[in-house]
Amino acid sequence: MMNAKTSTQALPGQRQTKQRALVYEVIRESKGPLTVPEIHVQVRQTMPRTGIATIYRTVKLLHSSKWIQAVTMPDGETRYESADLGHHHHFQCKICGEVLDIDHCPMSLAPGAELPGGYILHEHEITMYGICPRCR
Amino acid sequence: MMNAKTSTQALPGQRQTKQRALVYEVIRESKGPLTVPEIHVQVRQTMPRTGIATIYRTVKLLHSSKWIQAVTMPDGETRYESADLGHHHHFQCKICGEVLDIDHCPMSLAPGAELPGGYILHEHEITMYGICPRCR
DNA sequence: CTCGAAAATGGAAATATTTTGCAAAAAATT
DNA sequence: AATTTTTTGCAAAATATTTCCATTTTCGAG
Repeated sequence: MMNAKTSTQALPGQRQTKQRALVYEVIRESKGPLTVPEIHVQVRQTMPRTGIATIYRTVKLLHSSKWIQAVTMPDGETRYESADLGHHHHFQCKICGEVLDIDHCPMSLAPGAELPGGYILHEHEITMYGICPRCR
Repeated sequence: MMNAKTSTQALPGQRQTKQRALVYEVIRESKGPLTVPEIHVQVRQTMPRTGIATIYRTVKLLHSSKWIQAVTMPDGETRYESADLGHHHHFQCKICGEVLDIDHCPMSLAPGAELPGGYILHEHEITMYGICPRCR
């Protein structure tokens, strides 16, 4: 199944480059949101001369063009993931630090619910912490 | 009404200093969570020679001693607020941007639960977004 | 297909933020 | 008040991100 943003489509910006296509591909194929250094490591496995500045520039471009979205972790770390994912949450392993997507939503309140004090709920984000199978 | 962490009580760490007492007082008396530079500005109004390193060190000490807690804003900014609250979550108004504590926990999974993939849940943090009564 | 203009890249330098080293000052102990 | 130990202020170092610029790459015109 193809949608409007497969890697064969034009990337945002003036020129289509191998670095931009690869940055977007790495983010798309990740099991969870990635930091800029993590993207850099993966991109260099294919294009070893890629500089960190290119990752920063490309991530900013993809983000401002809505191809990817930023996820700020509660510890302040910024991670990026594809913008066309469905509703999901994040789990971070307290030992290895890896972050991955959790499709199951453990939220007991529905959108539109009224919280004590008269607050109307629209969206929510949940970050879970624990131990991944590899670290057990 | 006095609780265990009024400014007359001992502060965490080895020595009780004027700088530490003042940092904690500034955070306690703020109407909202503060950044390190904001705390620095306020502390220097009383103790002008206070260095930014002392604010970073003191905030880290107060935080690791659980006297204050960190709140990461959606843009990645880290702010600190007094921490004499129990388990709670955060609600941010999408119109005015105000962030406030929500005592009700809408989490349907208990600590120790196993998520699909073999991940063991320990803690969680929930940020809710919606509209506050004032903005309706 | 080749050329040339414009944009992107890599690497380094510049910025910005947070942490650390250390001599002097302050706090607790005697 | 003297001694010991911790903390502070300042500067330097470590980190993280952005900008600069010469070279390389993209891509459209011919």
